[in-house]
Amino acid sequence: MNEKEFLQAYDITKYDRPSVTADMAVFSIQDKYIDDITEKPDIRKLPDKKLNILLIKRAGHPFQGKYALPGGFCKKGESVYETARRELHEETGVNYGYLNLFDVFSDTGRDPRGWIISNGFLALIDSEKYRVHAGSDAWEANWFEIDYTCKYENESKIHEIVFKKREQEDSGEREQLFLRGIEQIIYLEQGKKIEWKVEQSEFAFDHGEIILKALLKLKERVEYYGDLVFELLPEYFTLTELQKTYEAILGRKLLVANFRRKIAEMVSETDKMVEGAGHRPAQLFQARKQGVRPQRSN
Amino acid sequence: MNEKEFLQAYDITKYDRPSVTADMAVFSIQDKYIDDITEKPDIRKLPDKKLNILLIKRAGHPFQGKYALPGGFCKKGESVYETARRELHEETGVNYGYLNLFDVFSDTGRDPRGWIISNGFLALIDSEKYRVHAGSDAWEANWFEIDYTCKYENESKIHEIVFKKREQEDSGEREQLFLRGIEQIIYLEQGKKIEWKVEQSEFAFDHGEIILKALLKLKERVEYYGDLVFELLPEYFTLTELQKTYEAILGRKLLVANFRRKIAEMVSETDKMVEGAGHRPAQLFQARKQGVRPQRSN
DNA sequence: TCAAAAGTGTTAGAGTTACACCCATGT
DNA sequence: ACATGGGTGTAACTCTAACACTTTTGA
Repeated sequence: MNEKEFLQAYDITKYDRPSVTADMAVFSIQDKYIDDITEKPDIRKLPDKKLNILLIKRAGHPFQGKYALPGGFCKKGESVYETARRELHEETGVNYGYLNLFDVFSDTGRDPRGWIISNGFLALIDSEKYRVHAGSDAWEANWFEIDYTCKYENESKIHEIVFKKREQEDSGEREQLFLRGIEQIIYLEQGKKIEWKVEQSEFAFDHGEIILKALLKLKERVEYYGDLVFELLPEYFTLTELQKTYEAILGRKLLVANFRRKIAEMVSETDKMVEGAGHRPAQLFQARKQGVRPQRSN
Repeated sequence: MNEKEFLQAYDITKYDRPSVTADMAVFSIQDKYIDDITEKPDIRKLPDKKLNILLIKRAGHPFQGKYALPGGFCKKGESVYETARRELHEETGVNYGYLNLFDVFSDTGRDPRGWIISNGFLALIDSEKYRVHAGSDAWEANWFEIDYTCKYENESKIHEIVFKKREQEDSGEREQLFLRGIEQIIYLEQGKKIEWKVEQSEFAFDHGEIILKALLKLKERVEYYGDLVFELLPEYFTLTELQKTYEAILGRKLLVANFRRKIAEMVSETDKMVEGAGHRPAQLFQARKQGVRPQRSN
């Protein structure tokens, strides 16, 4: 039997196969939402920035009414990356920008419909380019502002996230979701492993876990690839906007002088200026295009 | 229709589904193989270490006789991680140690048998624990010594790997495989993307590409998580062995004094010593067990 | 005796952190 | 005038690369 005959006789449908999806954690940076109406809107102060994630409220079964990540099933003839790109375009109107796999979720029982493996993607978009999904009424998409904290308790790491919905229609309380993850290193007889427990009752499927892993991966990648944040900003930006974007993701304040020295070689100045702010106008910058660089030697 | 009724009516088999595999890049560290028989084996000199990868020669179709990564199909009722763990055990006899997903390969046409998605895993084992697979005659497993080089040519990064087979039975030439990958950043109208071209005629499927990505991921992770190399070493090791392991992966020499200061807090000394070497005996160390640590603050 | 590995100390320079300071603009 | 962001200089401190040097063992 030669290879051609083998392939003709090969029947892939004889074996059990899973369904495969691409689910996307779509992040954007937006000005901090002002809760307190009584707060005076100081024209001089620049707003801080906040990390946001796009979540959909499920209209159909299963997990009707629960929040989930946008995503969908892989079709024959496309790679999982192409599935993610297609779904991102369908659901946000954006068909470019950073989109990258970060993990695969395949625990048995993670989807009540059956054997379904989810490919988790990290997507970064400039929120100004985002177009609200208009077509299907299968679901409703919303941006949620992220507050992330992390603390250490006897050898464990506890991650907590509060999601606050933006653009509340009625003037009532803002809708909020909570998520908590506990990370622990377990030493086995041979080697070690990291154990996760995620409390995520307000999310569909295991999407709470996927969201937490996505957020941690985002932080890790931003620290490693400094130029990733440009994907969250428009083409032209001020250095302060860039800094506030970093601060929103890393969760801590940075010193202006040091920050500027550090990112100096990653941006190029333009002759454009911001006008009409209540203070000295800032110069606009662009991400600097550069080729593949040698690895930092240590 | 409630959720229960929905799930009862739901027929997952109505949709096209792919087959899913877990393929593993199994790395180990071994003493450098001595090609030249005439070379005098200096009892006093410690051998350098080399990174090795486990490859199998395919006995059946498709790609009969070509080299491939060990791996297999996911079965219903197991996660892709469990598949990888099971396959690793079946093919190496090792059922612990570092095993982690690094990427997913799903390009259309990557497998002539049909729609097959491969989950690429990185596995690190102590080669002394490795047991040659005895059972099935479906394939033949071999360690290949890795020589990796990387150069820059007009805005592209060119990766080249030579694989040299260990334990050649006859006394002829050592069997060798070659692999070359070209990485380039393409600037699109909106954003940018990284383009890969991989020349890998000697490997089955797209396994050449998977091997290259695995090797680069290994280097990245070793630089990021300094304690990963312990997975490649036995429980007790000398600091020189540890250093030579780093050097084999990073591809450059390190200075002894600086290296020891750097890794000092990651190891704990034991009262064991190495005996019988042709020089001053070295103290044996262990990986230090420690909890989840705070992120380095910058 | 001596080659080779084991192991430690010291110095110069690079990089980082923190803070002080001046500039430009709109209210 | 002054609050606010824009923007720069510099000292103190930490980290790292490089090299010199001593110690210990087996051949």
